[in-house]
Amino acid sequence: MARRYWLLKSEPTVFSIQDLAKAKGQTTCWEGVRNYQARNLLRDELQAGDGVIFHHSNAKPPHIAGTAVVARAGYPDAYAWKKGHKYFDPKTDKSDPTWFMVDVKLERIFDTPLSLDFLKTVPALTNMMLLQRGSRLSVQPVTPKEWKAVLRLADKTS
DNA sequence: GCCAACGTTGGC
DNA sequence: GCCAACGTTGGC
Repeated sequence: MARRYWLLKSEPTVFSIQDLAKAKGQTTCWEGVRNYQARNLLRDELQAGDGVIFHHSNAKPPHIAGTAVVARAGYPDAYAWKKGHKYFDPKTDKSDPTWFMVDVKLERIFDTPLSLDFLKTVPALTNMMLLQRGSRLSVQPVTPKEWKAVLRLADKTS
């Protein structure tokens, strides 16, 4: 299957792309997704080798910070069973996991982050899910066209 | 800090 | 199964 592309959101105060750069093997598990739509993508769609756009949400300004690659496809999010943990979910059983995560590996930190305001001015990205009003999904599909456009912008502005 | 959007919960 | 209340996300 052709390589696919995704966008993952993270609040930089919680986990930033710089944190990813410092992580062991520049790889981390993407735990804590507790939304069914996003879960479905993590569980069923993201494959090792897929491209990831790393978005910093709740930043000033919010921006795309760089890219990563899916290092491991969906597997159960063990934090759901850690009692007292922020991501603990009493309703899910180990025999039938509700929540999934993937591993991502750093690919590139953009020299110049691409702010949302800037991205909104780019014609090729008009339909990008990230830029739609009320788009809260924390795991989003990205088209090859959008992926190329984002990389082109990153090269142009650096 | 505000609040629109939207997901989840729970009473009925 | 409806829907009001409530909680969360995340841009502004």
